[in-house]
Amino acid sequence: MKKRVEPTHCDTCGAREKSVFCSLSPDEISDVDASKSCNFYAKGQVIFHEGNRINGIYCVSKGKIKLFQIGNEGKEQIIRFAKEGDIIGYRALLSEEPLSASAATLEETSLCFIPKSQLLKLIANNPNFNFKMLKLLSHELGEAAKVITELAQKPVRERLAETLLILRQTFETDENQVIQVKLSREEIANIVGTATESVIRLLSDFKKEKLIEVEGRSIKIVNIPALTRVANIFE
Amino acid sequence: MKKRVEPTHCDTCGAREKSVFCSLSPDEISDVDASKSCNFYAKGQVIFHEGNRINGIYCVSKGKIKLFQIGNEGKEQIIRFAKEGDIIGYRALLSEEPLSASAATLEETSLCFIPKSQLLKLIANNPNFNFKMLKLLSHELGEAAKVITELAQKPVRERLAETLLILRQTFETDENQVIQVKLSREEIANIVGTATESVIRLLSDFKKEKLIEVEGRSIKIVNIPALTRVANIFE
DNA sequence: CGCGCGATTGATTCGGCTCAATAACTGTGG
DNA sequence: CCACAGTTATTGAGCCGAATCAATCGCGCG
Repeated sequence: MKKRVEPTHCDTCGAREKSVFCSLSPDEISDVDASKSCNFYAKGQVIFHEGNRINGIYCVSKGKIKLFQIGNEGKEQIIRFAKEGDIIGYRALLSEEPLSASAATLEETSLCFIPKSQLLKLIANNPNFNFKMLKLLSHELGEAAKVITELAQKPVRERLAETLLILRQTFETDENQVIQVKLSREEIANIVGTATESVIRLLSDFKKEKLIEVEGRSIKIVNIPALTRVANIFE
Repeated sequence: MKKRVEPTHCDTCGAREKSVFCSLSPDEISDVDASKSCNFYAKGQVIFHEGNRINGIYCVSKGKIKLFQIGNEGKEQIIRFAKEGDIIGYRALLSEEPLSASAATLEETSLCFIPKSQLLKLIANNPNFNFKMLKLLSHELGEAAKVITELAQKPVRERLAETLLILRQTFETDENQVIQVKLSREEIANIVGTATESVIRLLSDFKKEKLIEVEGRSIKIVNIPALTRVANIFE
């Protein structure tokens, strides 16, 4: 399933410009290049498991990933997504704690593994990169706080509406306005924090209300302002 | 209400050894000392407001603080607490975003304000301090993820039980095992993400079940293992 | 062509919220 | 030091959002 591939070179990697690595010097780039290893993952493969230790980070060169925790009834909670240019595993690495979440691919994905020593070297020697990491972490922390408040206070209907808008923003749309990620109803439920059936019913409501169009796992938002109103977003 | 006080010197501040500043050099300490300003806050005062910009961080030299967001029905959601030795405001500062939460004192509190320039200097010049910040942020991020999963999946009874255990761990107990923080029923509800009445009913249940003892705002956990079981915690 | 998983729909249940009324408590000023 | 006003806590009743349970459907694939 997982197989080593011809390593994509960072300097030709289309994902780099969007990543925390965008401002590395040529020397640093080739240093990273030399230390990393790249692998291909099929759809649905687990990259790492919650609770384990990790000794580096993964950079997504192509593909999409979900990060999730398993609650004690065995139910999955999706915490965040990663796509081209994003890194995963840095939280556990930097906190020196076990992984707080598992990661699995949502489609065919290419990942580069960058060892801890390499990351620490960049942090220590490149203030700009270091600051990018601080910024990334603190941004994520702010996002997490927002999610906490919404989970605690908003009804499912509003949360689902917002989730759709966030998915659209995160993964963008193709020429037909279809959100570029394919999730099962259950996975959507596991983002929103609700039951699969509730997602199904509400999606069908949104459809009736002409807010979205759905075809299998393809979702298109046809009335963004109205859906935003349903989501009850002000900020 | 807020009045400038004789600045506590960092090198005699009892809170320092527990803080991210614990390993600064004497020179760095006196540098921080020179740049900071200290203030006293009465109980219930707001330190900063969600949405504003901040130009430094606050270090708690004495007292207790709640950080919270206001949801769009005007309901408060408590995101975290800060006590002696903790810093607040660093998330917004480092992400260069507006404050994601407001902060208010839970009791009489002394705070030192450390300007942004000073913090950035420490980050740039003291790798050890820098690493402490990275570690702090990534630890917080892990905690936030845990909260998300629990909010999404656990019933109120379990969340309240866990909240009590966390409060005990965070604020410790006095010689009578009473948790050292005084919160209103409403504030507890705003941590758990539930209605005030639900907290009242469940606290009274826990009392009947001999898990806790309650007297006004004083809470004592009398059976930690049993309450832990109620909280349904495994990890 | 049938198996099996994911999606859908309906019926029912229930946790937890809201609303309302009362009680206890806190601080304040006379 | 007490009475009053304004919170905060408590308790009860009723309702509703959303979960669960059950059955069926649809399809992708071997």
